[in-house]
Amino acid sequence: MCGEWTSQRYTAMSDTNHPLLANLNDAQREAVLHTGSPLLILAGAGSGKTRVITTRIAWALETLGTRPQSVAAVTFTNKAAREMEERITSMTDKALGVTVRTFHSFCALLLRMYGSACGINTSFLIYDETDAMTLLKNLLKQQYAKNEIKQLFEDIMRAKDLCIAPDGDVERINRNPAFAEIYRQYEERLAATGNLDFGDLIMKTVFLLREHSDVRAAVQMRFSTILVDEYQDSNAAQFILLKELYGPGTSLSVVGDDDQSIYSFRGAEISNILTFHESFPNTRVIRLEQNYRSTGRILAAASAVVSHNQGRLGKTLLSTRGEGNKISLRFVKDNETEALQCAKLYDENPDMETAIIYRVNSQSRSFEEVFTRFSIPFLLVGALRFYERAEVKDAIALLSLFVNPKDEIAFRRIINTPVRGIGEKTLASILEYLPEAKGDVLESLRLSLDSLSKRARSGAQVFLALYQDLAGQMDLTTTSMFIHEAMFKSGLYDFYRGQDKAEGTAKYQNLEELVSAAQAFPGGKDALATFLEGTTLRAPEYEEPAGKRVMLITAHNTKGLEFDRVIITGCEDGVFPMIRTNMWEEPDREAMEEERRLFYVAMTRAREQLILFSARRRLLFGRWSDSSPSRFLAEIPQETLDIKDNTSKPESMDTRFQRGDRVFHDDFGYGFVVESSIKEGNEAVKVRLDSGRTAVFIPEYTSLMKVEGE
DNA sequence: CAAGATGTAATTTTT
DNA sequence: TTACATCTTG
Repeated sequence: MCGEWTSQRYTAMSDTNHPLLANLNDAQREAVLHTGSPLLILAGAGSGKTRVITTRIAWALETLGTRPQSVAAVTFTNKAAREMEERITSMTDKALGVTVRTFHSFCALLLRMYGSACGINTSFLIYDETDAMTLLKNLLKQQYAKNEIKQLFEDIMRAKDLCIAPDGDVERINRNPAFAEIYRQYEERLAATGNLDFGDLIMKTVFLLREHSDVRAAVQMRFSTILVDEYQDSNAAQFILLKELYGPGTSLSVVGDDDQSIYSFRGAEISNILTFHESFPNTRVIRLEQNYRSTGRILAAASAVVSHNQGRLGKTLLSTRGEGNKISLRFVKDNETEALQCAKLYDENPDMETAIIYRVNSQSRSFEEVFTRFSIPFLLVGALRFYERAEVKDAIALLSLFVNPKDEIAFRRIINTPVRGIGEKTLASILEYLPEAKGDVLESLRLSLDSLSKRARSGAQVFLALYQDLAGQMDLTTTSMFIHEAMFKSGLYDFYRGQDKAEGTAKYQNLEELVSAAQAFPGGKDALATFLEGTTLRAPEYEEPAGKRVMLITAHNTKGLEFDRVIITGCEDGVFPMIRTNMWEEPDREAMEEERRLFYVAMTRAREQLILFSARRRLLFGRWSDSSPSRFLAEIPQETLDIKDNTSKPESMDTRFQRGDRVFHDDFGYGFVVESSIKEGNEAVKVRLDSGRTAVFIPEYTSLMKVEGE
């Protein structure tokens, strides 16, 4: 499968002494210098792919006379975009004006520039998945059950990933004849709000370029140098987009690694990279197989695992770094022990840069708990995203109405938060005036006033007054001040401050954080719109782990990152690989291969040390469930492993609790330990509670905690 | 209409 | 276990 793509001989090069080319290996240099035809860089993990792509841009700007305005570098994640921009800027002072964006935000840019040609309201806001789902729910909740709606929603999203409009080949996705109609209605409703969903950003851009040759020509002229990072994660729509962007004078280069394709659930198609050379004739393929990141053992283990996949080009990564230590594989009895051992690893070597990687966000909990208990500094990456928190979404909904008064979803969300006596019934009767109000929700509210009950009417009037008041201020102040005023006058500040202490404060602080997030924005409607686009399309930046914070992160989120020490947790079948619980479905080879690639990504993040944890049982939904070791563990060559099994030997004599210990139990409160012994492999602690009662606890199953010096 | 009570479903992964 | 949805009561 890989024979046709053997590395081509590298021919005479221009000035290899140029500082930009210094320290590049032959293949990297070749990739930087290639011109004239599409370029596919197949870059293995840790092979310096970002370095190559950024150097390529810097080289073009410095020596080929490429104008920065003509360069578009497209990535998949904000993190990657941010990093790329930084690196280009540090390489050349000619970088000002280069466009570095995610696919989605690049398309948003194009649609705002040229969208009016195809009737798109160019001051659209972007609905995230929740908003879009709400829209569909409102449309279907009478006729469909919740999980049916969910399925239909996924199908609509998938249609957009495939760039299929309602009048297109929708049978490919859902053969139910009702589907096309539902999809059409959804699009109609969405269009009525004047907003776009994630999928639209790509799909509508494709349609724009496809149907308006003048726009296409202008865009091709404008962005004549296009680079795509993480190309293996592109979906069908993004591939079609590239084809549309690719004109006679376009310099197109893409970088990717088929072994690191981990987004097929979002429509990513590995075939995009596997067949790139067929789609873009005369493609030059360059392979980067020299790994500069990981030790030999880590690389050998990761390569061995991923070699079990069938659908891949195949490559050999060469280590430049010597063997290194063996990979440590530790079996532990449960997820809490796993977390405790991670804490211990930290204590042994607190200065080593460390990431704790897990498959699903919910796994982070035990680490958060244990690390907090032991005062270990950690950074939790992307668990519940800032802009998806309820209070922040409320705030954003309110603000959205000032940019787009047709935003029905935002209106529904904020009209009765804080409570204004407008419930579901009232809301429905207000929205009946929507057609008459030409979609403007505030106008519709105004028109409905006379028909409302007294209580609802006064609430509505308060809201209208608030809106007018704030709208009058919009151009007079900065975005940040405007948001502050809006939070204050709408009562959102008080509403969230008033809630029960701890959580209320956190929510209030999040609102304040939103205010400071807008700091750099001047003021007025356009600035607010730009700020709001950022809230859906851009994750807020977290400070880099200043110093020695352990990073808690999902495997997906680690893409493009590297750490001295990597700890992969939950190496159990069902967890990693994650296996869908549908017993009746046949085991899905492709899904399993994607899990394996994800595991490969996680493994190859490690520079020095790789540690794998596999727990015998794990607390899921508040129930203990037994698990068996991940099948991927068996694919790692034995000679690279150092296995510690702490589960078979009884943790015998050393009981955690001793007579006289002060303890606390979640349900029963404080008490003193009377005695502690091992019974049937578990520690049994007899406690005399302060209430006077005596009870025996198995700390294994209950939350008995030692309380220090009281 | 709001607040409290009760019931139930849920865990992939991200723009 | 928790979060969220739906039902019940004031």
